[in-house]
Amino acid sequence: MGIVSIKEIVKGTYIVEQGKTCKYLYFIKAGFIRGFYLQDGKEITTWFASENDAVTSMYSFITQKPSYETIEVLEDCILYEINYENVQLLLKKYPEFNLIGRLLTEKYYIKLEERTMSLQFQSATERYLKLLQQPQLLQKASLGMIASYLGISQETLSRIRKKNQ
Amino acid sequence: MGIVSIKEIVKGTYIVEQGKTCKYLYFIKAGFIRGFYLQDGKEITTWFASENDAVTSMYSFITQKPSYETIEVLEDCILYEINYENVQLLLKKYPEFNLIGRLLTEKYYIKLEERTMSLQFQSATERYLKLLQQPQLLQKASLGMIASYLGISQETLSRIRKKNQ
DNA sequence: TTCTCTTTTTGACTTTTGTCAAAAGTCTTG
DNA sequence: CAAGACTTTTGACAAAAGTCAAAAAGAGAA
Repeated sequence: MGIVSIKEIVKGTYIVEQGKTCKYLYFIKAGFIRGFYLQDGKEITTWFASENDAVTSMYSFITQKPSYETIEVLEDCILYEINYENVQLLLKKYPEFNLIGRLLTEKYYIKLEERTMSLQFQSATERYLKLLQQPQLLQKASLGMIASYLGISQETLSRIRKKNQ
Repeated sequence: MGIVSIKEIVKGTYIVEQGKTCKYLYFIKAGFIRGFYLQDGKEITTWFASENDAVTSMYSFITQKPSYETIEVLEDCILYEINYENVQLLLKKYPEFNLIGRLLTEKYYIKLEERTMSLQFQSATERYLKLLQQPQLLQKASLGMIASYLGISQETLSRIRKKNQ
């Protein structure tokens, strides 16, 4: 049927671009994705996502205004895709769907809150050590991406990494 | 009727306490409130809220697990209060209520995202200058609260403030 | 393998922010 | 008004992280 479509997306593709409005909500069946912003010409990664995660530019999708983040496929993906209009139709026709929307947003919120606290409370080293618990991320993302995700420079991350073996 | 009640709460009251499960969702009719965590014995403020804001310990209210934040009334408040069970009843009986839940969570999310980006991208000075755009906050919260909200020490904030008049 | 091109590491130095302790300023209340 | 309790500011120094530039290491392509 026509509401959800399946897409295979190759590494390097931007599925959402800064300045354009994000029209889709995705679910990752397989692959690896990141979101980033441009700040003074530098890419600042703000999240990573993999199998079974829902992905969109939350702000842009919710408000249907231009996105300030870009979403890039870092590893070939199989994605389920549903567009904004269809989501709205579903929500209108079946109000219970708001439950899913709410739970999804709540999940996103809690994930973001964790990261915010980590940025506010912890030193770069502490943030790095915490990240070590997700080794697949360390393999799939470059040092520069991880450094910006942690809110530090690449050089600092390199030094922290050396210090901790 | 019994679902929403109105409460007057005096300055200094904790309406949610760390370690206890948050049973209520509030709407601020008047007053000023903050949320904070304890980190190594220090209070780290993570948000402020005022008139027309919805307030709860998102994580604790959503999951009905113990809160890791405390919510303190900083200025006498008039609050609308609704408890968790009634929210759930409403959601069950009227699925459209999930819409409100979803919109509320989305609003919370976007607010948090703004703050997270600010912590990740900007220097302490930039964060302070941005905060100047909310002068009522500067009057109602102490320097220590604001400093922890910005993710810097009180001394650093004092020095930044001096530099910028 | 060898030659690029990109990513990561290292060095030297600077800037930002933190920490601790003391001084100065404010506010409240007897 | 004065005493005490906070809050804010200041000084001196330390630690954390950034910047710039160059070297080293790794990854692909011919």
